[in-house]
Parts: sequence; C-alpha cells; structure tokens
Amino acid sequence: MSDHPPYLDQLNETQREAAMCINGPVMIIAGAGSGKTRVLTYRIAHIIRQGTDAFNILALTFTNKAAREMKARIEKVVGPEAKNLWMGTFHSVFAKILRIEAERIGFPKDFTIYDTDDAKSLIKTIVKEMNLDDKLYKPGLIYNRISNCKNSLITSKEYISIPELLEADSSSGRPLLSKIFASYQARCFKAGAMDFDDLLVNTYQLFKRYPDVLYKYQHKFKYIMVDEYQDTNLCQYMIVKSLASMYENICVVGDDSQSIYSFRGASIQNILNFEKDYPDLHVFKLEHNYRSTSNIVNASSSIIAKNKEKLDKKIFTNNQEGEKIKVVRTLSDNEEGRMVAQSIFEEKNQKQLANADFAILYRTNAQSRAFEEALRKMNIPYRVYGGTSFYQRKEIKDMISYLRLVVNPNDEEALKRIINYPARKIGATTIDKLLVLASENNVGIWDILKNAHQYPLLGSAVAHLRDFYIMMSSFQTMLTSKNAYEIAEYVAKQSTLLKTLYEDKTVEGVSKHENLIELLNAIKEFTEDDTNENEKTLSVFLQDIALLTDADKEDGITDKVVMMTIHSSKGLEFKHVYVVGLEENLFPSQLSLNSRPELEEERRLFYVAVTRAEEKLTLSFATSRFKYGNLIPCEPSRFLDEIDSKYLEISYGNARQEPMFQEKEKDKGFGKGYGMMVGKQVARPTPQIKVSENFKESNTADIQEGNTIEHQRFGMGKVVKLQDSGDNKKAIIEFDEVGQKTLVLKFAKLMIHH
DNA sequence: TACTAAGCTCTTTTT
DNA sequence: GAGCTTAGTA
Repeated sequence: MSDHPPYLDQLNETQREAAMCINGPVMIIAGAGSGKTRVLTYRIAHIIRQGTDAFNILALTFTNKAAREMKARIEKVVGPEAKNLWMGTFHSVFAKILRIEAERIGFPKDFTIYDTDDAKSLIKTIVKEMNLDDKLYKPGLIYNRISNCKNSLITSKEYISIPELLEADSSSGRPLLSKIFASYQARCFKAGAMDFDDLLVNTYQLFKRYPDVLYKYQHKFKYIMVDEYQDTNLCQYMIVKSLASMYENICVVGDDSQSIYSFRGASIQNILNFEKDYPDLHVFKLEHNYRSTSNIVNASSSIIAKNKEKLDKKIFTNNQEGEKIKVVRTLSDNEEGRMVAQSIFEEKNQKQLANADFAILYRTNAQSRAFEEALRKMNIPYRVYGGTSFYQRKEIKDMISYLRLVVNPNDEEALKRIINYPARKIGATTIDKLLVLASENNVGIWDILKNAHQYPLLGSAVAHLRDFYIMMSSFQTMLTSKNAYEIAEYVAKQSTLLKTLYEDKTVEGVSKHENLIELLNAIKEFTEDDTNENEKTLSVFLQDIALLTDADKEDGITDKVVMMTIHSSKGLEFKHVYVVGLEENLFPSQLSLNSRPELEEERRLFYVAVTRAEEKLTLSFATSRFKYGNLIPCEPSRFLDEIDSKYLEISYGNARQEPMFQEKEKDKGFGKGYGMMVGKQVARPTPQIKVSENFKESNTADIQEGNTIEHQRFGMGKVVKLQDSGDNKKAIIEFDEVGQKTLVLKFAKLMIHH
C-alpha cells in the first residue's frame, strides 16, 4: 500500500496497513518492541481523521498510565478532540459506565469501590459472624476463590449448582464457602459497594439484563480497541464481545508471548482463539523489533522458543549486535544490591546516562529492599513502584474512609475503620453489637447509629455513638454546598484526625501528618483541575483514586532509577536493565514449578523482563538470601541455562555450577531454629525498629553497653544497658536528640562468608 | 479501653 | 522480616 495520508509516514508498511484497516475485526500480533503503541495511537488518529467523533471510540488499555500517554500522543496528531476519547483501563471505563447506570442494578450512583483490604476485612467479619475457624477459612484464600469465580462469570447462585466446586470445598474442609460468597455479595450490595471484580461483573450483568443499556453503548462505541489482549479474562472478553457485536469494528492488540496474568483469570486462549470468533478477521503480525540490540532480541527468542503454547511468529531486528548479556553471581541478596548499585554508578559516569535510563526488575516486591539500601548509600535517586503505595498508607486510608462514609453512609468497611479512630470510646464490643443489630434488623449499621437510643443492647455507648453520628451527619450536609476540597479540609479538622497526627511528634507521626497534608493538596488539585470535563465531586475523586496504582502517581523529580516487578514493567523500556534474583524457587516461583502451563507463564515473564532492555542487560542471582529472617541457600534459576550461551558473558564458569552456600549441621548449640550457623552471630534489632533501614551497617554487629551507635532515624546514641530475655535482647539507648529508647535486638541466623 | 510485649503466620504477580 | 493477633497490664 503506497497511498497513505502524510500523518502515517512514521509507520513502516505492516504497521501502516494495520493502522489503516479500521473496519471489521482486526487482530494485531505485536512482538516485544515492535511499535505496538505507535500503531494503536496512529490507528485511533486515523479513525478520527476519517470522520468519526472521538467519543465514539473506546480504547481499553492495561494501565491508566498507558492510557494517559496514548491520549497525549493522539492529541499531538489530531488536536484537542482527542480529549473526548473513551480511553482507560477496563476497570476505570466500566466504573464510569456503572456510575451513570448504577441505579438500574440497584446501586447508588456514588457507590464505593472496595479495595482488596476492604474485601478481605469484610470476609473476615463474615467468617467471624458465622462462627467459623478463620485458620481454615482464610480471608485471602476465600477472596481469591470468589475472585476466580467472578472472572469466570460464576455467580454465588450458580456456585451452589456446580457439584465440582462444592465437592472441592467439602473435601478441603470448607463446605460453607458458597455461603460466604453469597453473604459477601449481599453485604457489598447493602453497603453500596463493589470490589474490583464487581466492576467487571456488574457491567456484564448490566448489559445482559438491560438490552436498552447495551444498545446505547453498542451504538456509542463504533470503534473498539483492546490493548494487551493476551491478558484479558473471560468476563472482559464477554463484555467486549457484546459491545462490539453491532459494528464488529473491533481491534485487539497483543502478544501471546507476554501473557502473564493468568492468576487474574486472564486466558491466553482468548488471543489464540480470537480467529474462531471472527472468521473474517484480518491478522497483522508486527515482527520487527526496533527496541533492542540483536543480542538481546536473539537471546529472548531463544528463551521463548522453549514454550510449546504459542502463536507462530519470528521476531527480528536490524539493530546492531551490542554488548553480550552479563550474568553475575553474588553471595547474598545484599551483595547483589551493592553490585547493581555499583554497576549503575559506573555505567552512568562512563556513558553519561541519566538515572531514569536504568531499571531494576524483580519477581516479587519484597526483593526491592536490598537495592534500595544500596542505592541510598551511593546517593543514587530511585523510585520503587508497587508495594505499599501512598493510598495504602494507614493515615491516608483513614482519611479516605471518612470521606467515603460522607459520600456513602452505608459503606460498612469505612465505618468500621474510623468509628473509633481517633479514639472516641467506641470499642470492639460495641462495634460487634452494632453488626449484630444491623444483621438482626436487616438494615445497615448507619441506620442503627441513627436510632441508637432505641437499642437497649448498646447501653452506655449510646452517647458516644450519638456524637459520632451527629459529626458525620454534619459532614454529609456539606455535600450539596461545598466542593471536594472544602469538605475534606473540614473533615480532617473536625474529626481531629489532623490534630491527632500533628500532636504525635514521633518521626512516624510527623511523616503521617505530612502525608495527610499531601492528600489534602491532591484533593485541592483535583478540584481545581480543568483539563477534563468530568465533574469534580468528592465521589468522583474517591472512585478515581480507588483505581489508581502506584505507577500513576507522579512526583516532580523524574530522573530516578526505576525499580519494579516484572509484571508492572510490561510495556515499558529502558536503556539498561537489571533482572535480579534469578534463583530457582524465586524465579521461576516455587508455586509454578510443578505444572507446565505455570512454568510456561514464568518463562513468558522472563521473556517480558529481558525484552525491556534496549542496550544493555544484566542478569544476576545470589547464592544465599534472607527468607523469614533466615539465611537460606539458593540455586541459580533454570532460565539461565535456557539462554543460548553465545549471547552471554559469564565470568565464573557455568551458571548453575558450584553453589557457594553449604548447609551445615543443624541445631547445634543454638536451640530451636538456629540451624545453619557458621560464622558468628550478629545482633539485628527487629520488631519495632527495622535494622537494615535504621542502623548504619557497621554498627549492627556490636551493640554493647557503653558503645556509641548511630541510628538512621534517631541519630547518635549511647547504649545504656543490655537486657537478656531468652531469644531477644533489649538495648536501652540514650539518643542525643530524641532521648531514651528501648530497642529490641534479635539474634539473626546470619552467616558470614569468607 | 488503651497500650505493650510476645507469639504466630505468611510469601508471587495487580486492577 | 513484617504485619497482625493475643495476652497481660495499667
């Protein structure tokens, strides 16, 4: 095709064909680094240029960040019209639709979105109320079961009619799981709340039960595009399919080799079977990798070639060969951290690179610690994505809970969280009574509060409940007259939350206070932001942030080394990438070792990690690592053996040879649990004080009476006294700045290598 | 009711 | 190691 509008000049021939084929079903198989986002961007621009209004286009992306960036790029081509695109994650787009249509399915317009913590907490409450053993009915496990059901579109009603599920439950000793499921759904409904999965399921139900609503959106979305299609689940697939059935202008983009979300119900079959759904499908394959050196491209192909379940495609590149892939062995996780930090420091100076050109990728969030410490010591700025984000912090969740309760008084989880925080003499017993009364009378807790005086059971707590009710009611009356920021500020003050944190002069307290101020500023910004047309109510703010992840939060300084899990690195690229913790049982994860599909998914994950790198790739593993406070030996990952060695630079013989760590005789002389002791014991304070973070490393070894130590948060101090109590030692330390503190020191099972 | 110390349990990955 | 629960005390 040689005829094309000039704005498509930037695409190569296949990319352009894919971008210009806008009518009818299209599947774009886009290998890593093949310019997938670019094609999608120009395709949307092309649709708009061909005369379709932006608000008739629906584009579903995997992250909010991807949506934002794509929108900005489209805007550059087509102008401000791009603002009207319906573009976002499945969750955020469907939350928007549900907000509009909520009343159809019996939810308030201002429904709450329960995050994972809220959901688990509710399950815990239900388990407790049913007098079940929460060791057996673990909230996390039940939540996963419920989530899996929802992703496969099994309702709680259908659940009890599927003998396989019931049988599996009773044989695992959890026959009442279906009851919990049903009760969980009922409680969410009563609280006017949806969990993450409900946002999808309820959309599906809405379209199924109300053909007129479906019709409206089928008409609205004349063009539908789905990015990262390999990571959609049944429910998402069904919704998209029904939305697209009117025009069949559906375009899915994905890469089967990068399907890494099966734990969320994503099915690689969606992409493998797409052809069956649409026989007149146009398929385009983008196989030219523009991102990485040929060494990296070829090495990654040699990895993914080991997988059986995949579509046929051949990735190639014209880029130069580049450096070989470095494989590095270190003795411990901490040393791995130092090695990476050192390497970044040297590379940065040698090649004049920015911090943001470097990324450290790992399998689990917990691995970030060692790298943070090492980078901090070398004064290299970094940013950790994932883990506990700003909105997960206690003080933020507390404040958010107040606001949630203002907007939706039935929000049970929010209420439980703050009814006695700050302390207002409403204890656990009273809360239990409230829950009992609510379920006995089949009303919400809020209704019980409203009429607290009518329930003799509540006894002397009535007065305190009354005060709380009056306070919350006064907040609610502001909804009609004040904006989001005015309400939030008033709530922060009146609830005494701000004051409580302000008066807490501990280091933690000060930072909590700062965080709360930051939240208030964020709300202010939201209120004043006029770049999009959405209404600026408190309820919109709350729904927005419920779907925000850590990756979405920007902070002024952007030149930082990036640290994240491989999962969240999907779609990103960096000049230099370190894939760390390549150890058997960690990556591939222990849980996936015994079954082929899971191991194949781990391999795809490895593929994703490796293909993030543009110029240089370093793979590293440690021969020992801390786990639950124990130092355990580690073996190199099998994946290191799977890469064709001609692409590698290994400095120490075969990757999987000679593990340094030799397990020694166990349980000799150190009592319970103290195996593997070789060198000397090292004192590590734990519980209240985190050693690694707070003590300068040179001081962790010898905390003795009379010694001067340096603590990162409390500064310099002198050890006044050491007390022994079994496994633990306490040290009373007089700090110059903050006075006397008692720190608990625990003997860690640390081994010293030579 | 609130606070602290000791004890128990868990580990993928995310919207 | 870290977060959370329980038991014990003020």
